[in-house]
Amino acid sequence: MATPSLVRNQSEEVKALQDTIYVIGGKWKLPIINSICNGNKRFREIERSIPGITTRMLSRELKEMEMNKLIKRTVYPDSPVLVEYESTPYCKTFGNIILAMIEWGKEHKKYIIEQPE
Amino acid sequence: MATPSLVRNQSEEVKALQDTIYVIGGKWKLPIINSICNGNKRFREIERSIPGITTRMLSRELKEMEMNKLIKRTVYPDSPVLVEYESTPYCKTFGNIILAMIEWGKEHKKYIIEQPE
DNA sequence: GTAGTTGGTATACTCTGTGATACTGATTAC
DNA sequence: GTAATCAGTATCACAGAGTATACCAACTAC
Repeated sequence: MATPSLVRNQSEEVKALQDTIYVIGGKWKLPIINSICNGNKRFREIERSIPGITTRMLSRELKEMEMNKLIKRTVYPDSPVLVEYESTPYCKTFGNIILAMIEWGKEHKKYIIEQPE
Repeated sequence: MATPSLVRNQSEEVKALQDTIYVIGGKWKLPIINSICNGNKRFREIERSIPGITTRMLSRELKEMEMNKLIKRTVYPDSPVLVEYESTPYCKTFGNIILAMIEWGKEHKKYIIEQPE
């Protein structure tokens, strides 16, 4: 018998952790959030603001992020159809995580560089 | 001219963020940290504690995490060579991030499920 | 002897994420 | 007419992440 009482529900925690990573992971999610929070709303506008991203990737990521309710997509079906993206209040709920990760990333860089060994 | 003053050094922040994601990203890093923090020290021990992982993946991830100073690998060259892994104090510096991410992941699950729309 | 454990490596494979490029239909501008 | 912009989609290709399986050398147990 493994000692189940010591293990807590770690597997559940790891899952939650992996969910979070999945939601903001990959190469483009963060730059996209960044761009939208910077005021860019239109597809091409966002695209132009992120050097190196392709329409394909942007399209896919936006869809996924919409499914995860991180952004809202609004279509104005007027004469020339207009599409706007905005970050949701929900997107801002992990603002603290993002800040913490930024800090950690910066410290990590220092840490790795300063200890060549 | 784009409005540079509004942009802060977002690109730097995004990079730091991506560094962090890189360090703990992928399928196995978190489960491994979890396992080691749970008291597992030996290679096969860790391997057995993480269902589905292969020796190859575990080996690779451990190496990478050692390079990133998240874990320490100690070899005791006695009669049967003994190898032990432990998490470093440094590894614990993102304990808060991990906790925040666990919380966020749990909330996110609820949020997505509760709003079928 | 055989079988098992330890800490891995080697080889071959699949599968996913990402990239490159072209294209569409609607609209506007010239 | 041509060209450009909008919001994407389609198709192909490739590298890297991950999987499967076998194997190694040293040691222990029987």
